[in-house]
Amino acid sequence: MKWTELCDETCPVARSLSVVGDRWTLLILRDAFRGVRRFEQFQTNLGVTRHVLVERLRRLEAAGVLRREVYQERPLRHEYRLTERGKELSPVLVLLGDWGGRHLPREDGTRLTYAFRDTGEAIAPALADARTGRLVDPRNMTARIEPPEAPPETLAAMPAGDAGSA
Amino acid sequence: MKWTELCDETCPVARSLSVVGDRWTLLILRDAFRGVRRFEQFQTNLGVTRHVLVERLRRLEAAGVLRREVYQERPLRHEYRLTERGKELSPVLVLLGDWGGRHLPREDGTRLTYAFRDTGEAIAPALADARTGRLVDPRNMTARIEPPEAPPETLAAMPAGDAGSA
DNA sequence: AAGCTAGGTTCCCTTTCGGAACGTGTCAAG
DNA sequence: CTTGACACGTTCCGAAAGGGAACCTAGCTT
Repeated sequence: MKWTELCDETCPVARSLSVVGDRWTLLILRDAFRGVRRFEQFQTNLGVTRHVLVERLRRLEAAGVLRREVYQERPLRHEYRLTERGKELSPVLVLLGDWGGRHLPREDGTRLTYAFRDTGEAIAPALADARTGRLVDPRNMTARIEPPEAPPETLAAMPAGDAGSA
Repeated sequence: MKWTELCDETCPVARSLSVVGDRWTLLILRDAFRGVRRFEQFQTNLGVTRHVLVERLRRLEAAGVLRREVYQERPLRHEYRLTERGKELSPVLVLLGDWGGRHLPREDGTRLTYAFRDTGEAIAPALADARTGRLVDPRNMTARIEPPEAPPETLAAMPAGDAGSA
């Protein structure tokens, strides 16, 4: 299987990985969430080679995850900003970081913690259902493939909630 | 920066990616969550080449994400099972799949949905705090690097560590 | 002019990957 | 007793991707 064929896969995980599933892309996004926007800064922070960085930024732009925006006219310069679609990847990075923090500790013991900005309360990241707020135990979860936007009576009794518009 | 140096990074996202941050590893884990355990089945499902698959399985085993277990003695055979540590990656894959499902739809319109096993209620995956169950809006979240978790006495007795600057 | 900055390009060489064949230990069939 | 099948690798080769470093472009500064 060629890597580029993943975008046609039935599994949405595979399709996601066709965009973010390489060595550098998620690190680029991590930096983007930290506020990095400029080419040079990505390059310096990550230590990725320049042509790889160009290629990844182009791919993320093509996927609608980043947007290229002019920030200076006279020598024409662009910066890369997260789109809404890109920002929605934030929870993935948070959970990934949390996992790494718990299972791959640093030698020196420093660790990254998350907290609510408003209350300062520490966050223990977990998966939940957006509508009910109920926490999701993976063992109590099923996944299944559904046909195109058919109104399946099995689940259609739900109120039309805003599914993840952020 | 060499890829293998990532495991020393301050950022736990980078450390996680030193384990799962390549093209095939997350797909292997996705299959593992679906119940795949045998080499041949991973290989057939994914279409990954055999030596790459061997290398990834070894890495995941070394990282404590998969465990190699004998399932047959006479021609000695092993299978690969998720450890607890591995199972804790499940939320990452769920969120990643959800993102892909929402933003990278298939041509034919089929989509993957999640539901609670007990109630059958659909799940809209989101990030929440495990302790309070409160949903986390990424904009209302801060991250910061903390010194080693240590009893206050020990902490006071130690020379002030630096909080790595990335 | 020379140098600086920011964002790429180009070149070369090494590593990794994809594809396919081969190896190993055991059983079952012919 | 040979052949084939099965499951899990291993080996080999050519192609692709990646790392490292120099170079290019456009405008501004000294």
